[in-house]
Amino acid sequence: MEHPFHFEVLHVDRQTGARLGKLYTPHGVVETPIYMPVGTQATVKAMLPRDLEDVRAQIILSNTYHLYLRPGHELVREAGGLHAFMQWNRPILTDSGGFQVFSLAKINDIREDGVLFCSHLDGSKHLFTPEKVMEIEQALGADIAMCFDECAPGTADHAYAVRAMDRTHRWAERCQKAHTRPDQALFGIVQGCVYPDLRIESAKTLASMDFIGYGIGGLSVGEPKPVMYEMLETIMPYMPANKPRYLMGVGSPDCLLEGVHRGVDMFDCVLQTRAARNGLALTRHGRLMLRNKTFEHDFSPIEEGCDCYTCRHFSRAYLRHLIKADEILSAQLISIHNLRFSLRLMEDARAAIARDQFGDFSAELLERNLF
RNA sequence: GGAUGGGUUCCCGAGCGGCCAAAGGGAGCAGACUGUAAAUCUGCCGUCACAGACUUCGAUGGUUCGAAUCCAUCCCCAUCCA
Repeated sequence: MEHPFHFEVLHVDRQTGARLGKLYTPHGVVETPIYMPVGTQATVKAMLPRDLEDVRAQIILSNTYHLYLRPGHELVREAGGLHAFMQWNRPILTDSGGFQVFSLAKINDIREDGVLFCSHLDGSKHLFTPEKVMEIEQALGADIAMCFDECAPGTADHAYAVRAMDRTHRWAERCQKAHTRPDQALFGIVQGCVYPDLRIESAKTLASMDFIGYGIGGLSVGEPKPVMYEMLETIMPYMPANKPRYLMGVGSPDCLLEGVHRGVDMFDCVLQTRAARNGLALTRHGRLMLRNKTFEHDFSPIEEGCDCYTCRHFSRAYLRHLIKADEILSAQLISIHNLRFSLRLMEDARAAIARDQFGDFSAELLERNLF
């Protein structure tokens, strides 16, 4: 039987390292480069599955840590898996919870075995080991599962970064061993903080383990953007060319372009939906604080020419009114726009790569420097 | 006509001799947001020539070194009694 996962690079932009590809999963094909909306708690906030289809989302993210604590992975399994539970029949990727465990939960102990932490919900103690996380992710049943990694803080010194990286590698091996679901792909995660030598070592080590795809973690955690770009450039020569590369937690429109430029295939970011809930719209002419007074009498759409439902029907003045009146519709409408904006940016990026003009495409947008 | 309680900066509402340009909300204005504890958080919010000065707490007059705070009169408002 043919392997349910297959990634093919269709074309590499002649101007840059941008790749056009296709990732085949049990729930459909994902055209890359792609931006993945984030639905941490089995819902992309303020978006119906119908809305996600409308903005042409191809794959969405969900979160192991959050779903394990609530409602519990066993319940999701009982529901028939994440796809059935949340009524999303296209690809899903679950983050392992590594990020949450290290950034949010009160950590009691990081040890070789795993991480002992306290739930942010009720303070109860839990142990995440690679094996436990694999059990959870397999119960959730996403198309792609991420390895349980140690996401070291951006301020970590070299010695700490080495320890975290080595542990992440050992955990990756254990994840691989514990992962048995054939209809689910497991991605390894490259770590190494902001240290080029570690990033290279991490990329090499994971590459040798032959994962179906690779996450690039521990970036966009406070370090300057140029550092992140440098890290990408550093590791790319060591990343398997025939495997998808996923830059975790990134990003803003400019970071998406910079990432694609350097050969990243997949991205996820909460900015689009979180910003939307706070009244911020993303456009190719910069960010729009729709709450601001300047839009009071502005009856034009968020972005002229945008094909999203919101831009086809509503004005900035109306959205400003909804925001000021605290109406939840503002969150829905702006989320629709921000997601469609980001997905369309990637659609256009793919088209530009196909024409071997991604460099020009990206440079022109970045020149505006308004993201 | 009588009794009582009130009138505070855009609104509500604390303050009841100095530490008060005046707590706290709200509204308003602006900013932040990158593997989502975020429909959240932060700042500003009397005026100006702005490390200082000036004008505010119904009105006017007074007491006091000093008043939004005490006294007098007046004007409004609310409730109750006639």
